[in-house]
Amino acid sequence: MGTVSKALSLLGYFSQTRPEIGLSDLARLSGMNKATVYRMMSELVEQGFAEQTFQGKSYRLGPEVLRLAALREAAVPLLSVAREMLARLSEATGETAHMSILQGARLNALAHHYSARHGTRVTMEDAEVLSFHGTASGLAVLAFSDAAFVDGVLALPLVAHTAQTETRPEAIRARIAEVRRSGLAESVGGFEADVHSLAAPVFDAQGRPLGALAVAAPVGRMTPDQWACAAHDLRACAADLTRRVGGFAPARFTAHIPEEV
Amino acid sequence: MGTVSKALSLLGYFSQTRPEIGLSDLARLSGMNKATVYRMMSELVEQGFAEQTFQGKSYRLGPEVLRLAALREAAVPLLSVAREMLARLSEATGETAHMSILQGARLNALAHHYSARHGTRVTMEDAEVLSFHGTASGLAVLAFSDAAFVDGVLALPLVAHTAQTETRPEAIRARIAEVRRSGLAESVGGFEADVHSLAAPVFDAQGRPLGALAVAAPVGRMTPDQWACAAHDLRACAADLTRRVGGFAPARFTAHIPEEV
DNA sequence: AACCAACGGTTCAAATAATGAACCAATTAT
DNA sequence: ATAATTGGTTCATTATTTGAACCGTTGGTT
Repeated sequence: MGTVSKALSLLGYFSQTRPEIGLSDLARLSGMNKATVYRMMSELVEQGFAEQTFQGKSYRLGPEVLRLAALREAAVPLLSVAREMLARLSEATGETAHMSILQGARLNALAHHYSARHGTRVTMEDAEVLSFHGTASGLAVLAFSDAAFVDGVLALPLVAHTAQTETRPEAIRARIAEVRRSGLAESVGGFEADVHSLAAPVFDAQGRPLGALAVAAPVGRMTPDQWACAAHDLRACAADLTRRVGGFAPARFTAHIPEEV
Repeated sequence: MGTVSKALSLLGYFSQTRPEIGLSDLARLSGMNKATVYRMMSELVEQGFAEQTFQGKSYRLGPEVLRLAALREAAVPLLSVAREMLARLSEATGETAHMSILQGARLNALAHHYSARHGTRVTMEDAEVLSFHGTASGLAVLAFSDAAFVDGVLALPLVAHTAQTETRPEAIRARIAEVRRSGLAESVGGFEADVHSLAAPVFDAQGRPLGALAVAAPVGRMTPDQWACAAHDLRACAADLTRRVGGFAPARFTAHIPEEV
């Protein structure tokens, strides 16, 4: 791994639960030498990718990432298109809608939208890492990923997030096969207890899964009628989003797309 | 300059007008060797900071910047950055500093900071609604808003907060034009009697005014010297704040920004 | 008050990774 | 056909990164 990769990988240790990290912690987390981390962070600070909270205190992400994100948006307006779609989807279903994207081997929550229809709702955090086996979004992505990737994911230890989480690789493969048939993934309490989720994959310009669009409702509220309605809206929105980010669905998926949005 | 800085500086060549850049172009732009640029871009692609549009074609910014931007937003919300800046600005000027943000068609005071230098000072209330025509902040925002918005504001009845408040639409348009030239808005007793205010606009990621940063002093204390000092600090702080919330000043404004903070 | 551990930051010889001219193969323009 | 340009690769030379040990401070314990 080159120096640049090492430096950039340091930024990966920041998260919602850990927005600020001190030098020593960062050195421990990354397993790199303190002096090395110091120099790398100094360069990242210099370039605006990180900044220090108060003289000599811990590091956090810098303002430059905002500028780049705005530029990325301008070039590839995924986020803005996704937000629009999420608003539409959550208004249509009356439930929380969210979108996640595949980055390397991780599935990250990117954006979400709540509906005002009900007093209770499923809440989300952006930039949260979603598990492949425990979430509807994860299963939707796996179902249209290549076999090597699926093998890689299932070879890792599978965490049981709740009592309902399916952790047996073969059972997960069976569910993935079903997702491939239906074009829709489902998870009942697999990641958070009492949450019933439906998800559909979104594809990139190469026809590979880019991420997933999902609807999450409290278990009691997902009646058969509601299920059918959410499934339809989700399919339509996911297809539209794929189109609007310049992607296309692979042949084996195309059959599931409703004609009109 | 270290390798990491060099690699990150490559990302700086992407812009709205140039969202995609080929390898050779990037080498020319940066003045670095093609092989060097290639290796650096490969690492950036590997880390998700860049991606290639189509097999072997030009580079553009990658999806990882979106994730980092979401985290930065969560870790450092506008309010906390604004507070930091207000503290700096009021220490530097010895007067009250405040920040307001545009929410829909209203300009709301968001936060303020007093200086301990003088016994008397201008006092502020957060969440107070500021008038566009009567305050320096309002004029600063109007000056860089689109024409339709300005027309809308000036079509409404314009309240005379004090005897000094300018309420004639055409006179206000003239003042706005002046603000556009100077990059700085001024109000003497237009909202509160005996208050002399200076304000500078803060911009969002789309280059639209997000709100304004302002300094407010008792009229007698704003001598020409103090005025010049406050104007300089204000410009510098507003530019820095724009940067730190991920915004950028539109072209017609850029000339006013001081080089150093 | 003395102590200790942990912090961010710094140093410098040794080790490693970055560098760039030349070179491919494939397009694209002439 | 030909010439120029594209993205990508190679490898000996070189310059940068590396990390153990070392500061000066800070904050908590004894």
